[in-house]
This record gives sequence, C-alpha cells and structure tokens, in this order.
Amino acid sequence: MARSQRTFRLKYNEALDFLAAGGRVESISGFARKLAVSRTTARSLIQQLRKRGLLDSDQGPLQRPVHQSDYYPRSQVLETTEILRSAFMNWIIREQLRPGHYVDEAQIATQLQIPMSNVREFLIGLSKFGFFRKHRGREWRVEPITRDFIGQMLNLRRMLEVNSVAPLVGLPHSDPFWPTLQSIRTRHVELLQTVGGETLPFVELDNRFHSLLNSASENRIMQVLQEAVFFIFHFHYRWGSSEEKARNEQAMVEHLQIIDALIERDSDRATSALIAHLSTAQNTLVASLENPSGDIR
Amino acid sequence: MARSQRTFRLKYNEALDFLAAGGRVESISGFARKLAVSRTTARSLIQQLRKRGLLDSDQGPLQRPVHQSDYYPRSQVLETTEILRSAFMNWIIREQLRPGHYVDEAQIATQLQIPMSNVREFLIGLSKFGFFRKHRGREWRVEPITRDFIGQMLNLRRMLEVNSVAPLVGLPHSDPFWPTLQSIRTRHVELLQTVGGETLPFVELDNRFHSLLNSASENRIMQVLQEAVFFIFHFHYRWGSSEEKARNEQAMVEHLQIIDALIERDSDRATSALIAHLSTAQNTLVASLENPSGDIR
DNA sequence: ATGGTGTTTTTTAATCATTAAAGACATTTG
DNA sequence: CAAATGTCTTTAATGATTAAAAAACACCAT
Repeated sequence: MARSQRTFRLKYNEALDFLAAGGRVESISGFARKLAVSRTTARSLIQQLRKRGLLDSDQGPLQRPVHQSDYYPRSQVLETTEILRSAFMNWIIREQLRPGHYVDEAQIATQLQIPMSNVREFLIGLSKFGFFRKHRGREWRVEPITRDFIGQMLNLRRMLEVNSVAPLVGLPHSDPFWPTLQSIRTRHVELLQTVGGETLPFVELDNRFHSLLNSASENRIMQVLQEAVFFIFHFHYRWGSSEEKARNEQAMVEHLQIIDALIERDSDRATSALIAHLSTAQNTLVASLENPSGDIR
Repeated sequence: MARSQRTFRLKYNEALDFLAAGGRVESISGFARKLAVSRTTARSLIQQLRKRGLLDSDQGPLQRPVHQSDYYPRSQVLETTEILRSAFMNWIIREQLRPGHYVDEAQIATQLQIPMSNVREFLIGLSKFGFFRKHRGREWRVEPITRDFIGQMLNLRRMLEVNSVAPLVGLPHSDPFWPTLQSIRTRHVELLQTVGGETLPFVELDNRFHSLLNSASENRIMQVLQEAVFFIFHFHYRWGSSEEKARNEQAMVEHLQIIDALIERDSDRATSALIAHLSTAQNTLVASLENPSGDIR
C-alpha cells in the first residue's frame, strides 16, 4: 500500500460530529472548507457517508442517527506524534521502559500501527537530548540519566522560568495567553475534584502548564529544552513512592496559586509562588535521588 | 538501487593505506578483522584489488605502487553527517543560507550525493533547536534567530562551561582528555602560524575545543546544546566585519591560555581565562547585534 | 464576478523491492 | 582443534513505486 488514510479517517470522524450536531452538507466545496481538506478528500468522505446510509445524496442533513460504531477508533485517528508521545509516557510510567533497555523501531511501529519512519523520526528527535542512542540498525538503547544532568536541567528550568514570569503579566488583555491560562486553571480544579493527583492526567497537565509559561514568554531555550524536561519529569515520577499522589495534588495547588496571581496581574506574588513551586519540585527530586528506589546511576 | 557502497569505499581506501605501508594480506579472515568488516566485504575488497592489479592472489603483498587515482575521492568516503555539517557551514558562511530561505531535501541530497533520508534526519535534528522548520512536504524554512535567544544561549554557555573547568584539572593523568587537549593545542599553534584566523578552519577548531571541555566534564546539558551553539556561532561569524580574522586570532590566543593553564593543572587561572574568553565572545556578538550588518530581527 | 462541479494532474508520504553488508553454518585445512 | 574458507541466510539502507491527498484545470450556473 501507499500512504495511510489518516487524514480521511480523522476528517470522517469530524464530519460525523458535525452532522450529529445538526450540520448539513450544502455543497462539496463548502464541506471541504468546513473540514479544512481538499475537495478530493471531501468528495470521498461524502461517498463513504452515502455508502453507510448516513446521507442520501451529495447534499442535505443526516439520514439516520450516528452510532458509536460509525466512528473510526481513536487510535486510527490521532496524530502519530501524539500516539508516540503518549505511548512512551505510558511505558515509562509503567516501568516498561528503563535505562539500559532496548527498543526496536519495527516492533513499536507494528504495535502502535503507525509507519516506521515516524517512529524513527521521533527517536532521532529524542536522541538529540541524549535519552536514546542508536545502537545498531533499528535498535535504540535507553540511556541512563545522571543526577548531575537532572540537577543541571532543573536549575536551568528554574532560572529561565522565573525570569519569564514578569513579562507575562504585561501581556495585553486580548492575548490568547489568558484564555489558555483560564482553561488550564479549570482543568486543575476539575482534576483536584475528581481523580486528584492521578499520575497520568497530572503529568499531562503539568506539562501543558509549564509549556504555556515558556511559550508565552518567548523563552526560546526553554522551549527547546521543554521536551527534554518533559521526559526527565517522567523518569522522575516513575521513582515516585506512595506519596506520589499527594505530591501531585500539592503541585496542582501550587500551580493554582501561580495562576491566580497571574490572573490578578500580580507579578511579584506569581514569581515568588513559582520559585516556591520549582524549589519544592527540585527538593522532592533530590530527595528521591538520595534515597533511590530505581536504578539511576 | 539499494544501499550505498560507502563502507566498501571507505574500507578500500583504508586497505590501500595498509598495503602501501607494507602490509600483507595473510588471509581473508585476518584482513576482515584488520579492517573491522565482515568477511563478505573483505572478500569483495580483495576481488577489487586483484582486478586493479594491486594483488595477484587472495594473499600476499602489493604488486604495484599505489597511485593517488586508486583511492576513492574523499567525498565518497566521509560520514554523511560530516558532509552535511560542513556543507551547511559553508553555505552559512558564504551567506547562501539565510533566515527566510527555503531548503529542499531532495535538492541537497542530489547536490551532495548522499541519501535523502540522511538529509531529512539532519534537518529533523536541527529543527529541535528551532533553526529550521518543516514548511511543507520536503521543504524546510530557515528560521530567524532572535537576539534574546542568542543572548540566553551565550549566557547559558558561560554559566555551564565555567562551572565545568574545575573538575577537569582533577582528571587522572591517564585520561584521554589530556592527549586530545594536546592535539588541539598543536592545531592552534599550527593555524596561528599558517592561515591565522581564517574563518573555516577556525570555526571547526573552536567547536572542537568547546566540545572537548563539555564532554570531558560530563556537562550533559551543554553537550545537548553544543550543536545549537555551533550553529549560532556560525550565524554570528557570518555577520563578522573585516576584523573577523583578527578576532579569530585573538580567540585562539585566549584558547591557548586556557589550555596551558589546564595543562599546568591551574584551575583558577584556567577558569578566569575562560571567563575572560567567553565574555569577549559575548561582547563581540552583542556589539555586532547593536550594529547589525545582517538582517537579524 | 462568484461559487459551484467533475476530471485531470501534481505533490506528498508511505510501502516495496533490491542490494550492500553482516552473520551463520557446514566443511576444510594446517 | 583452531583458524580459515565457501556457501547460504538474514538484516538494513535506499531508490523506486504507489496510493492518498492536494491542487490545477476546464467548465457551468447563477
């Protein structure tokens, strides 16, 4: 076969959402515009929708209710980088991926049902940060991370991120930063009220929060290192003991303090809250390294 | 076609060196071991050597003198990453590659006579640092670098590198660091006495010097950022005015001071020399930014 | 003019086929 | 039996190929 039908499937699901919400197909061109695809693709989508009895012509509204089974499964629709990232995240958290292990391009590609070249590119990217090293052929070794490296990285993060807070409060009211910050705030409250400090959603949210701080302040170096920090933190959380959940909750509370200070445009309070937060994180990590439960070296 | 014959050509040249130096082929296996290749490859090398009249059987010494024309040209033998790196270096220095330009994977691959996948991997790597961004398909855009970014990067470099000097003098006498340092020293003296501050060789040497400092001191973050700094400095040198050569010579003199202090295991003197050197570099750069001759923004 | 349609052409991204190179196996030689 | 050899099998890099998706084209209807 040739290239995958990822676009088609992704947009097919989007089309179902659109139709289920009462949307109508007015014209092929309009439909294509709505879904941000070429007419070629829009045309084949409509063809498929007709074949499945969801439409009766090239125009008009839904002909029957949409079932869950009409949708393509999520795994066939996500961006491959997203698939890869969350897969690796999972493996690390479940300790199925540790320093010294070997990973195989072909195996991962098969397992995740994505093209091998994407896996390769993903690993090449991470190898720039020293997390993986090409071993031979299509095999990659998970490299150990030294304490020094982690220490350096966290110091750096603290230094750069703290400096980036002040410019943030100066952003105009219309800047997209603010709504994004709000939505992250909402998510914090939501998580705290439901699953609490559950690792997986927390890690994701934590990453979103810090990414936002860096990207909004045009902190290019930290943007470059963001992916590295992301991975380090995952290795970190892996060592987490039983207090992990409590620690995550504590972190979210600290995030909220920073966020609220930002929303009130209180630069000083935001900065000191951030310093406190990053120090806590760093101390926790150092402590876990002093008394390691993993095989870091 | 299938995969390239880079190994074959590289090893063929090595074999010529070996034979020209009076080496003899005792056995296929031994020959393979000597060249660190499989017997399959050794066999075809010997076959080729016989065809060219350099050997008369599967054993024995050289049958005729080796001419320069017997060797494969250097460009067909180098590691592709080396080819790529020096090609990009050249383009940047000659101002044939500037922010806003577009580069095309296929075109570069054809031009340099290397596989397209290698070009792609190289660009993916650099895109991690924000120097290139995938534009559409196989086209990449050269991204502008902001002054802030450069400033941050150089600050960072200074901070990390200065901290890494002290551990170096503690390295045991047997550490490979010392001979490498010696050879870099020799190269400095050699350059100063011949071409002086000629851009191309200087840049290469400068990079080797700083890489050594970072790798020997296990400064992982800086190792990660080394490639980025390398590129920044190239963009930097591009803006260089007529004093560029003098500036490079000055830098080499400063390098020598650092090197000599290290060789004498004088940590304090090495550190202060390094601080002075990095400050000079940073000041020069800042000055060139204040009064830009390029189109940095 | 504007916005639509069917058809054709071009571009892009994934697989496929092919060959370089390595490795495994059985056998021979000294 | 230790080391070499020829033959055969396996692995992986790379250009060629192919299908998905986009874009261009020619035309039509308002």
